[in-house]
Amino acid sequence: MTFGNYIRQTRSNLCEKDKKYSLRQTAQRIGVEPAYLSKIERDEVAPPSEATICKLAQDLSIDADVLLAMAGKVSKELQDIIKQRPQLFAELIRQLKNAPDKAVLRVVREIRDGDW
Amino acid sequence: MTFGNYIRQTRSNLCEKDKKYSLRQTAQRIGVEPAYLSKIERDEVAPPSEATICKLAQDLSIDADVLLAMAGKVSKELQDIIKQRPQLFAELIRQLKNAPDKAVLRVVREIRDGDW
DNA sequence: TGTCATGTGTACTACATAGTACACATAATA
DNA sequence: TATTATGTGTACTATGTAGTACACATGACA
Repeated sequence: MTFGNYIRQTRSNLCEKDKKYSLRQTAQRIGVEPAYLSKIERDEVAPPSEATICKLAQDLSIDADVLLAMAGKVSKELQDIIKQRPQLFAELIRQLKNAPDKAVLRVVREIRDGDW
Repeated sequence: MTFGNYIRQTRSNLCEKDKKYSLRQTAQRIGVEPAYLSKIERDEVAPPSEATICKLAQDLSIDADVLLAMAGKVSKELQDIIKQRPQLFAELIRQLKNAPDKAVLRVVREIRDGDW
């Protein structure tokens, strides 16, 4: 599933229940030209900027991290956290590269619930 | 310490022992014009591309992740790993944002040594 | 003392990013 | 049926990125 396809599908599903999710009205809310959103949804152009993706995610109730990933991006926010301690996070992420989801999830929980 | 300052300092230290670390020769090895490297070292321009930073890191024996961080970047490689599982990694990184180094290190070791 | 290497100033450039502006055909609706 | 809203085609643009090309002054050194 491409970025554009996913947006179009999500938006037009919402549009069936509520006309405010028409392409034009959605474009207006997120602050871009309708023609541009149209091109985005048909993958005629590359995905938009991080800021625009986040507005889109919020408007369509999509997880911003996931939508950014579909666009081939990682949020500046996460990048900033990594840059604070590049060696540590780089090693951690590489270690977890091939770990199963279960393992990563276990680490997340440990940290959340643990006595750090 | 800025990116440029750090490069200049590292390079000129090396240059004292070995003239092959002159600005011109270094520039040639990493594949850029001397004038450009000069501007980089004096922070007259923004840090170069990821590819050029990595060549610099290798040539000057600097940790690439650290050098990239000084340039305000996170490697595409790490970003790609995150994009594979955006929700999981986003949560993990945010959880660890305010954790002390010791805690992150403990997690790294646990994963490295553990039975994942 | 002539040559060679060094670092730097100035001017220019190719390509990518992230869009806008406007016209147009079609579909819905009052 | 006149109006309004909708999605899209075409053309254009501003800004940023990542450099190159060449000339020039200075210092080393053989």
